Amino acid sequence: MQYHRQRAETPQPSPARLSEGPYHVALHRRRDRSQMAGRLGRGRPLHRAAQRRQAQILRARDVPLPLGADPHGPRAQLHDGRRHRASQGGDGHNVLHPMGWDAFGMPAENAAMASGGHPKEWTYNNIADMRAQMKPLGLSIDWSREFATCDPEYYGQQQALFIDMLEKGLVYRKNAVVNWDPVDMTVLANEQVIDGKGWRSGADVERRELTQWFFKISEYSDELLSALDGLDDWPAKVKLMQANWIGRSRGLEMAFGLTETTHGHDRIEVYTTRPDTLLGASFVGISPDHPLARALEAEREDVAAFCAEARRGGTTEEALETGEKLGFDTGLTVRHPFDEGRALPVWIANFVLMDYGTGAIFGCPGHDQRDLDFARKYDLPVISTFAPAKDDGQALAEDGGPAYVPPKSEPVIYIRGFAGETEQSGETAIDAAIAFCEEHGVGRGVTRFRLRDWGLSRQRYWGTPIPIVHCADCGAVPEKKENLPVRLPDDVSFDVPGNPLDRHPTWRDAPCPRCGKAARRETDTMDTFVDSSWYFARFTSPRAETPTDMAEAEYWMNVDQYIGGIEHAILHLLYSRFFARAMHATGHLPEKAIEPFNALFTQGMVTHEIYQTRNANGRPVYHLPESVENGALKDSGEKVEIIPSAKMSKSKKNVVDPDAILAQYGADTARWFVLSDSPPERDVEWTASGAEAAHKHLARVWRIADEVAEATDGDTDADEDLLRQLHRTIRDVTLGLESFGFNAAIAKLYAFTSVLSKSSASAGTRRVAARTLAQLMSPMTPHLAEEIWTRLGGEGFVASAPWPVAEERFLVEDSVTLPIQINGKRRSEITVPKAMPKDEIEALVLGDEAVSKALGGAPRKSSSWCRAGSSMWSSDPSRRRWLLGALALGGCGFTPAFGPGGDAARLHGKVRVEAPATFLGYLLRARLLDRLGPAEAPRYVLTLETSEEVEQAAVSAEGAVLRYRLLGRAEYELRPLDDDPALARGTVEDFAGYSATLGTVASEAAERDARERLARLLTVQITTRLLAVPAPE
RNA sequence: GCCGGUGUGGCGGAACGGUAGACGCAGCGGAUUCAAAAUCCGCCGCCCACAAGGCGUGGGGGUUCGAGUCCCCCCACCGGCACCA
Repeated sequence: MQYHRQRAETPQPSPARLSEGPYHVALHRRRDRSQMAGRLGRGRPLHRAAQRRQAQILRARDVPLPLGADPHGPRAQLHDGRRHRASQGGDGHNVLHPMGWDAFGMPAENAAMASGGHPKEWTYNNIADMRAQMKPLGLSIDWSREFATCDPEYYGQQQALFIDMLEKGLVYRKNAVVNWDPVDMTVLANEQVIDGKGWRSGADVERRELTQWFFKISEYSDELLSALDGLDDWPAKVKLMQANWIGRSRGLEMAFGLTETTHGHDRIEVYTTRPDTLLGASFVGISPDHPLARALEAEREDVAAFCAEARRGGTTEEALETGEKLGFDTGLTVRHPFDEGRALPVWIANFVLMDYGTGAIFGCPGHDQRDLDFARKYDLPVISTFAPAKDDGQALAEDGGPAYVPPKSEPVIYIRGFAGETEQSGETAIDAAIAFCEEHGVGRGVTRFRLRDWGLSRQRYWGTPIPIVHCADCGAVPEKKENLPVRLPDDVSFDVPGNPLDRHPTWRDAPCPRCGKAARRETDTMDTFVDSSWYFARFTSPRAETPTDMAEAEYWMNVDQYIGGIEHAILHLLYSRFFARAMHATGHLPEKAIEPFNALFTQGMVTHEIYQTRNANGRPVYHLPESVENGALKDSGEKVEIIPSAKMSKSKKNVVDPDAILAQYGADTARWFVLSDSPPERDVEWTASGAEAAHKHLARVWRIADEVAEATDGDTDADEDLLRQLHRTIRDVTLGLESFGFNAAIAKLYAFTSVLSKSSASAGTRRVAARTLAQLMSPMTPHLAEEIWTRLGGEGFVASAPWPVAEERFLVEDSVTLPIQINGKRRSEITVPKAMPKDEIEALVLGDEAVSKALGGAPRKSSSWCRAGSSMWSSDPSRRRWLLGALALGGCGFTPAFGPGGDAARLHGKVRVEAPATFLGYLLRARLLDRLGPAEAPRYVLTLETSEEVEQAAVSAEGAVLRYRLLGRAEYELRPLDDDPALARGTVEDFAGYSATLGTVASEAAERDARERLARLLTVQITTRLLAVPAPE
């Protein structure tokens, strides 16, 4: 190891200690954000403050899959340790840092199918490997709580949970569609469907219905949505994604009556979020799995043929949205509720899914692009119900244009409205339409959620068996708890497709738990998301005989800091939030834990560039990084193609092997590099040169520390300077670590290392500095920090020493550097004593050569300068301050006409503004008041009249982007309050441009933006003119 | 297609709305060395260069005294889209 060679030059502790280290700390400390400020501000150590023993679990998600199955594992490890220490560092708290393995799932089955082994063996082998790789990383994990989700002790408790949830009514059965491979006769996961075909058989995948188990997560839709508000330490983007996913909407539930009763159906139920477009309905679409379609299918061959065709393809939303839209006219018709004469055809459509809503929709081609495409394809009528409030020259859908889908807040003109005003926004129209429909007995307004219930059944072996026995007499009966766990049989094979549990000779046989008669076990297993939805709770009492021990859960929950990839933003995190609530409802978690994760951080991944060659058939062959050198294969010398890094995957051989990293560089270097190179929420590209640089730097730090340890003299005059830099570094690094800004914090450490190496300060001061440096590095490089700490006489472990505190007296500056900006560009800078009066500074600035050059002899307006000065000088003295040159230039910049001391001070605060109640009028008034100040004692009144129009200015070459011009005009009149003759009156005009794309909905916002700009332009004109008015007195 | 995000030198990336490119890598120059490794010092956005200057944060517009940062439109890429986890 290179580490050894370099360090051998000076007497040092043994290399083994450096890489493995005695470092393990069970008791972590914590400081919280609120105390940060106090510590920095008053130089008071905060550790005393945290006396209360506070329970917390760190390290939660990314119970990594066995290595090879989940490429995120290594990164998660490298990250977590440092992160926890980084966010702790304080003192006095118990920290639980457990480790577990999310071990069920398809990768194990796939490996078994590929290699003929058994998933269990494969999984436990990988766990052993990964554990071995992880232990040297210095992560201070509590291994006594380790478990894998495929341990019967774990999944047995999960089965108990399932039974409790069933009894609480949170589990039920219903039909749902799955991807069906008709050749392999097996259910496929979405990822096994490639371009609509099965991954093994290549056969066209079909959608097929099966009876499956569901968790009633939708019962918590409202709760899961509204509780997002309380998650202050979650990223806003994750909360937004969850909110959109839950998707609360208000709409109308109604039925179209069939003109003739068919197969017992006299109506078709639909739900719509746009009941205001009801008169634009031109057809009714039902799912191929709709009961009516099913009934028709049974007796009509043409229907059956179409339904078979329509069921082709995957079940994902993406496949449905982007796939070809197919329809079949059943010949049936329904009556329009508000137009008895009109009969709408009933079509079976492949994009209507039975799982969503009622499995039926009404099509409104005028205002939905998908419906429009469908209508044009099958020559169905297109009826528009509303048109833009302002004619933009764009044809309506019924005249051959695109579907018109404005934002719901935009006012439009209803040409086929039936409730509310002619001109109104979609929002108000929807409310009016719902009210109207309810009044006339057509349906009712309901609030719905997009969130669907969670189908947990999987027709696979390697998962938690669903603890249900199907009895001919008693139906589906939960297994008795004393019979748990329902164990997976070991004697299974994967040589044929399908679920091994299904074809196991004896496993299915079980007595009915209720009546004792011979019955059959459920052969579906649980979604592995179930496993990962409650393991954090299990960590609080991993060996308990019940899912959790309430006292332990009460003690440890909640998870303070949860770390996971952004790819878990919706499903995993939402399911966990649901499970926490379900576990509370079933008595397995305290109420405080229904939001289990107090703070969430989304991290990136470690990536590596991919090395690829091509074989004789031109198919890519991938190579491991260690077999490549200088852009060519080490053994054959063949050139490799380098593909920029992508998500690590075993198949592309760009996986970074933690073993290799550790062997070559050691844990400290690996962690230092991963943290220093990019912000933690982003992916890290693993590069050998980057790791090398990290390694060199750590060696340098050691060298410096060693020199410092030996040093006996130095210049005490330089102490002050070094201490300044040190305390500045303490402040910056501490703040950086607090806010997950690791890479920036590490940059500061680099800088300080350089300062220290050049410092001529006294030996004692340098020792303190080096020791503190080590301490600041300790979250990233625990081993090295511990070595240096000990060598430089630190007491105990660096990990248990109080975190350093930046002392205010070393942070204050005597002088300050002021960049000088003229017209927004930096032209020069001066450094002045902090206490220098502004007049002197001004003189200095004006005397500056670069400044006078930039000013080019332009006359300076003293009033402007004054304003600039006063506004700047009142700001926080410790902050960098600016001289604003722009205001000083005659002819450019703006004149602060109505500011205090300005020419028009006579009007300031004395003008009442009266504007019409138009949007533009409102904006103008607000702008004018901004400039004139609120009229506390009005002496004048400014009356405005406004008008505006939109003009189409240009069309882009492709005709896709339209450019508009918003023309505005304002008439103003200023008169004294008690006097008739006007002091000033006139008209100002201007315009503001904006562009919008055809068929998109963004035009409203663009126009609003333009109107604001217009108001500003008009305001400037008006104020300029008012300025010219001679003083009335 | 829908939802969310990202876009800054050759590269990874810094920048409370205030000196764009901190820090690192690569590159270039120098010191040390018989030489090399290691180490140390310096330079390092682009254009024009003697300098002065000009241009620059995916593209187009806007707000602002001042925009990488805020607003609008567009483009590209990444994540998610309910059976990968």
